[in-house]
Amino acid sequence: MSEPSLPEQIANELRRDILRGTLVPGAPLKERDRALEMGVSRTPMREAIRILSQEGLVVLRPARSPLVADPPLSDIMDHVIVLRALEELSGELACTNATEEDLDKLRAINAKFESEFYTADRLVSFETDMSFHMAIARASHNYALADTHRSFLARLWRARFLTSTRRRNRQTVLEQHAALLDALCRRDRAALKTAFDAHLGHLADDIRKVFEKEQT
Amino acid sequence: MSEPSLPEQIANELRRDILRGTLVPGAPLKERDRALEMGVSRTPMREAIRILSQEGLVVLRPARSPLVADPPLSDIMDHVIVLRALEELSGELACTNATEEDLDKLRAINAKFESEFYTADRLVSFETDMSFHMAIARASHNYALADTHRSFLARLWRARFLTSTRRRNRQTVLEQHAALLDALCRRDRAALKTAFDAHLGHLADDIRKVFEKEQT
DNA sequence: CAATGGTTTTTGGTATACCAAATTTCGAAA
DNA sequence: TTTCGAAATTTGGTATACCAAAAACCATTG
Repeated sequence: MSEPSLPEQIANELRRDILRGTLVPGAPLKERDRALEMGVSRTPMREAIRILSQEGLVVLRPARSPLVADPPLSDIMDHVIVLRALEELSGELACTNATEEDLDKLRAINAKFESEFYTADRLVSFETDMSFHMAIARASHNYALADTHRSFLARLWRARFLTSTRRRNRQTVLEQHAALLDALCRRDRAALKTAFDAHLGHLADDIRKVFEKEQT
Repeated sequence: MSEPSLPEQIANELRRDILRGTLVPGAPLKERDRALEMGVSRTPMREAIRILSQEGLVVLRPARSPLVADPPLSDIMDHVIVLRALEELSGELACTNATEEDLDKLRAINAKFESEFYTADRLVSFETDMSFHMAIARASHNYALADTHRSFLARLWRARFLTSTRRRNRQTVLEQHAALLDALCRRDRAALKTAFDAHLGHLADDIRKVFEKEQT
């Protein structure tokens, strides 16, 4: 098992801070201060910031401090649209390419998700949610697709995290995951597409609601 | 007009060398030597290499020299599959979102492509080809989509470049571009999807042929 | 008091120095 | 002659030093 590199570790830490809200959207990320604060030099800190920029969590400005990203609703919706296309393609390919091991893995993740539902804190449950979707993408056996899909999930991380506040949403997600898993096991392309549409339509609605509520 | 940053300039230069074949696939990119050679320090050279790795033109190995990428045929085909999905989505969105200016721009690029057809060298004609596809993606008015699309075009750059050798292919491309433009101007989703399928199916066939021929 | 211009400070970009891991080289032993 | 291992070298990773551009501050002036 290879340890993550120093820049990746730093990126992970910053990412958690951003998702948890310790670093608020719009705040500048002064690389010197952050580096000192975390006991590393500017070089790996710079690389970490590039990683997060690639994930859309921070925005770079030439010759200025990078900012914690604060994308407008329209941007997020654009991402959801692309994510839907990517997930539908994943599903289609997975219906023909998924092995039994792939399906077993999915079933295991889904079981974990269900068992965590009542106990785990949001971030943990949320990461299991993510890994479920990534496992479907990987079942397509198309690495380029899985990688791009992962990148879009990451970009929507914060928005999705915000929508996971309410228990009711998480209940719906539970049912939708079951529907996805069932359709894939039956290798039923049409049902899988329908399930993805429902899932992402629901996500889009939730995000819209959160944005409206935030408009205070 | 903002000048590209130093790392971007370096990345551009390296990219040309890779596409032109000056840097052959599989060759190591020693950052110290390259930096010295180009009269810059290692820091921006490192960043440039990260950019190219993000584009899939070089592969990073922990604690080892990065290599010029040499993807197997299956990898490239995976990329074509995703590119098709992205272009179809672009087309669909562009049919509703494209403005008249967008269409004018496309017409202009297409005219440029036609006029260059007999005169320009491969790389120039090729870049016009790329810009045509990127302009369609931008006409979707979905920035995330256009950006991802651009990234996939870049990853397929070398493979596409290799297929552009034969005049006959380029003739076909000319006709297919006309079909794409026509369908989009008529805002005919179905026709546009058909045209994209034909275009990318053709591309996949060509790449396969080039790989078979290279198998010497 | 507000506006302006110049000076100081802050901060990202680049170059360089240093370190540790990986590779290569080369000689000793079987 | 071949093989194995230790020393030397190469090379990516990290820390630091330096520079130029941007921002903040402040005094001067209308």
